[in-house]
Amino acid sequence: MKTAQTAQTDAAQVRAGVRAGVKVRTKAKRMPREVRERQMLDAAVEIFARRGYAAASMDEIAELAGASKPLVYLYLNSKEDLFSACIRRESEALVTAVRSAVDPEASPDGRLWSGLLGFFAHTAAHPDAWAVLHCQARTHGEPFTSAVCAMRQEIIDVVTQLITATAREACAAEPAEPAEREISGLAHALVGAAESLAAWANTRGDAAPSEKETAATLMNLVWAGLGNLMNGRCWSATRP
Amino acid sequence: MKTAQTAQTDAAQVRAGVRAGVKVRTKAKRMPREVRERQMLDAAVEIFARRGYAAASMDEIAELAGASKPLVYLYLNSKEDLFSACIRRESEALVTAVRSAVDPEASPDGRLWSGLLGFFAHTAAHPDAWAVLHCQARTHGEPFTSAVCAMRQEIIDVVTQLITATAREACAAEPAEPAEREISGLAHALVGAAESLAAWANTRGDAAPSEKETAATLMNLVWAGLGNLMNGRCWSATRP
Amino acid sequence: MKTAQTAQTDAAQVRAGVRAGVKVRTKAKRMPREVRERQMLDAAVEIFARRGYAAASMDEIAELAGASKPLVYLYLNSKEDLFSACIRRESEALVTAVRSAVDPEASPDGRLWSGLLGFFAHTAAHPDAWAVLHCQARTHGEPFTSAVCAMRQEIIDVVTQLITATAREACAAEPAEPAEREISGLAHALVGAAESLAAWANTRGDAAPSEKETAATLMNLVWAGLGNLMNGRCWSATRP
Amino acid sequence: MKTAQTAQTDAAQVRAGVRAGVKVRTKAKRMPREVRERQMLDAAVEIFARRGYAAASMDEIAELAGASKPLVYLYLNSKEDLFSACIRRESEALVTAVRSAVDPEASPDGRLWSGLLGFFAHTAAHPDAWAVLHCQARTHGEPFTSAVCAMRQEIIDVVTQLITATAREACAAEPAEPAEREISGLAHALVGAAESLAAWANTRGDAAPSEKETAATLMNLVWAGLGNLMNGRCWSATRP
DNA sequence: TATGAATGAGACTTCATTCAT
DNA sequence: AATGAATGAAGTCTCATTCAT
Repeated sequence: MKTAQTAQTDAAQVRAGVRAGVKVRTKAKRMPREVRERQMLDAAVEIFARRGYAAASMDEIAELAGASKPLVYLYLNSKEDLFSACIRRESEALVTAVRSAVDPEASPDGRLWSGLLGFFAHTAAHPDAWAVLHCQARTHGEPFTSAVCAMRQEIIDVVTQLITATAREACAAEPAEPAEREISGLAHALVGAAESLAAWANTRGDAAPSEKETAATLMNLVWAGLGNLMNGRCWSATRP
Repeated sequence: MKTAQTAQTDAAQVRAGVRAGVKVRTKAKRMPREVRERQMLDAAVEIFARRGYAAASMDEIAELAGASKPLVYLYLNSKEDLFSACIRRESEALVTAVRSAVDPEASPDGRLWSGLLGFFAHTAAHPDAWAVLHCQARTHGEPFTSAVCAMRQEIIDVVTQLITATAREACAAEPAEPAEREISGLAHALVGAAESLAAWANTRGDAAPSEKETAATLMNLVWAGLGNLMNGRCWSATRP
Repeated sequence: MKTAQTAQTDAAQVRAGVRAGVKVRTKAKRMPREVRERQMLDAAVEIFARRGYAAASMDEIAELAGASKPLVYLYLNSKEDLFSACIRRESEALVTAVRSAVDPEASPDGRLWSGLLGFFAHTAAHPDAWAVLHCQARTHGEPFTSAVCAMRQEIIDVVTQLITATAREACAAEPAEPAEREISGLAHALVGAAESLAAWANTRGDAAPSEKETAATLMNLVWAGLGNLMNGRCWSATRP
Repeated sequence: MKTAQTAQTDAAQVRAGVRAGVKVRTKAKRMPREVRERQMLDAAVEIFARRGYAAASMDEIAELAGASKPLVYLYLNSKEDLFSACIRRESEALVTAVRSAVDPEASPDGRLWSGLLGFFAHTAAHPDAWAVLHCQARTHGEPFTSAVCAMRQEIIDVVTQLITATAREACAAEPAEPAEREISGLAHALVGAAESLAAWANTRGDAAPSEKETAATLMNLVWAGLGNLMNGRCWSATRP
């Protein structure tokens, strides 16, 4: 990643130079394909996030990547393929981030907490990537939707495990373990809430809450409910 | 809404006729501006939802509205203005629906419950409208962001009020009212959780939970947490 | 046809003006679709003939038609469709020309002669059309090849009838009528020879033979052979 | 030709290997220029025939030749030059084939017969080459027309000689030798008839006539006419 | 001898938008 | 109130061609 960052910086300098009209001789020509491709994906994620899939132009992406349009097509085939490649790369990065954030030594709620923290940290650190995954990829046709769904399912699986573990420990005495279906619903709700929160946090450029604050908000919202559920206590519409 | 529905139906008939090659004399020329405009907005919402703002074409919208393109421009000025008009109309409809769904006689959590039910009912009944408000409107640049933000905020406000009221009543004694920012976050989390749940419920064709069951799952998950929050009891990362 | 010719002339004047840099106000705007479409087809045939299908550019066609490119696409959809439309129009014109050139009152060879004359006259009068049908349309993929084949088959049918009639009359006494297969082969050979001759005549811009000369060449080549065949006299490879 | 065939086969193997994903070490680097060039021409002829000049891509040609694009340019300069080289090579091959097919001991019509057989055999054996010479080469602008005309002329010349010889001997007494122009026309007509016949024969999968039968049909059709022409006997439009 | 990296130019196509009736 | 005719601008994508190694 370091290399990519560096390269990106170079490209940015180059661009700035070009924009200013200075004929930069530093145009960083002839770099290995791997590096160029990374730059292109970086640029694409940024532009897709800023403009949306349809409004993003390959011209702009190429310029931001510091390469010519034909090169982008040579390496990435088409706008659709480029978008897919972005989704693939960013999905994997996100899933990896969440997985490796969970502290397996911690208590049940500690594990949930650390997972959430990882999720919010990653989305906060890569807001463009998150915008692409959350807002763009789901809106546009099949090749993309399914790619995102797969990633989402992976995350839901992780969360499901966390919740189940929590439940099992919370009431080890009398395991009023809820039906699998209910747990699945809870996981979906939790992930949806987290996604929405992450998007919300990202759009508050001025006073964005830290990832800890965001994670805490979510824990506060759901932790008690999860605990109750595991003990068989439910809210009922007719209760009051 | 009834009127809109009727108009929409008319338009559909017209379209069907046109597609079938039947030279419909019913192409309903010379209808009052008010009606035509409604048809146009109906069509626009549908197309914007289906294709996204950038990919939606004025041609398709005009055809779906059963009018000629110059007429669309005469009445609605530009694609941007058309989009704004869609957002305005649908935002108001949603806010109205939620407001009138809340039973003012009910207990605090009963009010939240009824408000959520109203929200889910409306968004489920008008998925295109919700798609435009939720997915499209927030993605696109300045002209819209501003046009939308006010309205989106209003929607969040309704939910926020429900939450706040719940809180205030729950601990009338010492109202440890959380910061507005936190409440806004909670509202977003709630909406995200609800959406995710709804989508999940829809994919379980065999044993899809009823709308009420889904809402109950959500209440179970968050109600206790909301109560705690209002009483100043928080989950803490360092607890265990 | 007269109208088309006139329109074409107008367009040519306009073009000349444009090319010369004179801002022609006569740009003949806003003419009925039918007329514009004809102009476009005229232009397309000319350009396709001059450059070949692949090398022809829609820009050039549009300019020659005196219209903007979007209009060409509005009326004719795509390069492929435009090409198909050219083929359809020119095929029909050619078949009609040949059919109506045959003098039904004439003697057998007179009928063949008049048909050939009609063919060569038409191809000489519309060299671009013939170039498109003969050279371009057959070289490029399916949609076109079959369209041309159908036309060719029609012409072959006409020729087959002519030959058959010739045969029947030539040896009414002892009808050594050749097998249907042989007649079919002869018709194909005759049509192929005519096509090749027409193309050859068209490319000799300087000293192109008249259609009568061309037709006579072909008659001279095949008439005696046809007569012999009808009387059962064959050339044999082993004869000498 | 044998060598070319071999080279072509090699290239095909290489390609197959590459396509199958097998990292062929046989990719035969560092082969003598002569061989490489032959492979390139083979590939070019194939692609030009399949796609047409304009639609053929240097990329595809290079890949099919098993070489890199810069190498193609190094050896053959440009697309135009490559095309010219193809034409040159294939023209010479065809002329040679026809020349050496003529049996100089045979009678006049026997020589025509053997020449035609040779021509048909070669064009049938090298359909791509013939397609390039016949369909592509004559359609495209100046650089080629000139490069081709000489060679095409040479081919026509061979046929012309056969016809002329036939004529001269047939009526050695009073050689009413027709104008050169007429002979050229006859040659074109012959070739056209032959092509059409060949195509027709190929489509009759069930009962396709043999190559000799086809040639005989053609001889039957034209031999008598040729004889007459050489003796000054013409068909006349006003005869009947 | 051979090639991976790179691009300027230009192709087809679509779109938001306007004019004249 | 309504529309058929028309277009400038911009988008995606491909291609022949060249550097630098």
